[in-house]
Amino acid sequence: MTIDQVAAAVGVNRSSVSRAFSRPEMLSPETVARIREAAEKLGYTPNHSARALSTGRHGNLALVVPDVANPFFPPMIRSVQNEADHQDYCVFLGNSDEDPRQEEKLLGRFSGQVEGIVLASPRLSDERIRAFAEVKPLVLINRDVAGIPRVLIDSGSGVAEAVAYLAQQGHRRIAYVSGPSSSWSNKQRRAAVKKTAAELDLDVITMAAQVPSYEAGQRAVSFVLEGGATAAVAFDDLTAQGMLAEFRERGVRVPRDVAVVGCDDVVGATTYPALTTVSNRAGEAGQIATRLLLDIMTTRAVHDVRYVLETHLVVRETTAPAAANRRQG
Amino acid sequence: MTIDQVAAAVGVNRSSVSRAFSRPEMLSPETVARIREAAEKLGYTPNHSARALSTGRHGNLALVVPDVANPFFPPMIRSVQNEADHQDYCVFLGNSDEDPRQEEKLLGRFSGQVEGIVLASPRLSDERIRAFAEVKPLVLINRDVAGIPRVLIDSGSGVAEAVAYLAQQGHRRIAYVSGPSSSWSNKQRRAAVKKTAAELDLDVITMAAQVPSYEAGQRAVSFVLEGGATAAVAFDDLTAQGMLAEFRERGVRVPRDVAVVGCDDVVGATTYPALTTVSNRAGEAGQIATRLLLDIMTTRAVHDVRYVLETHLVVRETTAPAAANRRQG
DNA sequence: GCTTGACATGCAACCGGTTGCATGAAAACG
DNA sequence: CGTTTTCATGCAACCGGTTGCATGTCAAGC
Repeated sequence: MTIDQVAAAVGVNRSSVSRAFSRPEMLSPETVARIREAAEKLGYTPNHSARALSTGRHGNLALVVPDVANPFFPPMIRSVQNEADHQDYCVFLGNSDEDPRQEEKLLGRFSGQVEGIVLASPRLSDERIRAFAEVKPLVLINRDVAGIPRVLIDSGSGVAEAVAYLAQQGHRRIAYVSGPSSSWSNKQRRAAVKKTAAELDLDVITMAAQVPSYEAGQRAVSFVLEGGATAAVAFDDLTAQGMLAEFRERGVRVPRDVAVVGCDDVVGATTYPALTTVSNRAGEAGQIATRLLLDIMTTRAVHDVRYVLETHLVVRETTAPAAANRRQG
Repeated sequence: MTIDQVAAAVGVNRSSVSRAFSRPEMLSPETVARIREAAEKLGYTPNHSARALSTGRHGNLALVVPDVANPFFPPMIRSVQNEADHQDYCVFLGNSDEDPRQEEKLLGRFSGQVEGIVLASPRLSDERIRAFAEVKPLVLINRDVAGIPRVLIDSGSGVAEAVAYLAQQGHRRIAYVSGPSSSWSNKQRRAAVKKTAAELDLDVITMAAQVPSYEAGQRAVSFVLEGGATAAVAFDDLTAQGMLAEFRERGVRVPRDVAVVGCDDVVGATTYPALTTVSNRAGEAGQIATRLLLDIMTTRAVHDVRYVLETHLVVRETTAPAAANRRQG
């Protein structure tokens, strides 16, 4: 069902049918009604490709993430979708599998049929990112490239709060259980732990970098106990969850014997005890990035935005005063 | 950079440039090389819309799910993407928010620019689904509509195993905490509970349908306790997790006082106590559905496929013999 | 040596919309 | 009542590819 068939049915020119949908104010209300009615009856839908071809507008966005299945991203995906939906945009989702080449491939495939791109935690080099940003409006999440609009989640601020909170509760020696050494977030978090601890005159022991997982958390427990720490800050919630399980396994009570803090707040209050952690704000980041993108797309003006989302400590039940520990000794 | 500019640069007709990419065997190898070289140098990329307009092929698929953030779906999304990627397709992702109208809207938006659709756990009516399936190749996941290719995760088999296991452990009265009434999975699970219970001569109480969530699980606890059930089967893991928390809150011990079984195995062994649940196979379902779709798209033949993936009970620590309950009475 | 065929390339229509400009009729103006 | 303005609609070019058919060339076949 094409525009010409509708035009023929109504007895008007194709341009009138086109305008009945895209510029109804140009036509008499009566004609608009007649055309729309006929279109409705005939089941006419404007052809997306034809429209995109002549207008250059596709009505699509692309979102590329390293790993859909990582619980950090789904809330972000959701809010990007939601925001795009409000403006009638469709969203392509790409999963780069943490691989820069796959990321490049996806961006190439998408760029021909989208107005803008949200690129989350990219693995690509700065140069390549810049190259894509020159061709299409592009907003970064969790990557700091000067000149390209970016939304950064500063987990350091929340981790610093966590350390300060632990200090205030009387903990003098805390452990940081690292994530992957190549991770920007890990660097950020570890630095925040060390800096805050130094300021507050606390001892810090740091466990070697590892791929974050439930099992990694379990393995970290020995390190914490043997290191004599009374509190542990884990790279992420999954690691913290593994630690919780292993502490329980060994009869070490949390938070009475040892305090545990996670990071990213992806498990909510669903652990037992409910995990004290650092908020993630991934959903907000997605929302802000998308709004930024839509704004750039409409105004065509690229401002050098660097939007930083601070994170905060979310106190639940895996932290308690260190004083309690002394009872056991 | 258009095809004409490349043609002019090389001194050939636009059709030769077109063929250099889509039908190189029609041209002399030398011409193909010359054209490709020039195109490369000029940075020419075929215009996606123009190609789609004249060929009717977009190279896109759509995947619509009720809730991206529901941990059941990310593995499925991931495998659909992966499978699509192998055949150079881009994937639109839609989030229906469990709302049939939103689902309809998304399908309408997508259908103009995709070759096929994977529709997971749709909330739409059979008629609407059929209507869309008539227009575009469409494969369903977790919805059983005759005549439309579908991949079904038979959680019924696993749930039946669960009920049999509970019966074997001495439970005589069990509760089923429902999911959304429009959900095919919910119907299936509830039916499996009722059927197996009837066969084994158990009592069943069923809690009214609801949107599955942690909070819904918390609210379900009163129903279970007041209903006098000694075991509960929840619609999904998230609901079960909420129940676990609320039971703990009320001083009801799991599994000693009451047994809890989840469904979908999305939280693994990370709850406390580790949740007994039913395996999900969502990733496999996504992969199979996408292969089926791609197959239909290429062969243009719609076979009435009904692919069933059986599930199984995964016993962990939230189930125990009912005999333990008597001690408290 | 002339015909036939194979093969490489060009021509032009087509996909289905959008849009600047032209046209014609009715309304407003003097 | 004639002229100008306004407004609704039509015309035709254009977006950038694809593709059936026509054309021209050169080699093989008789």
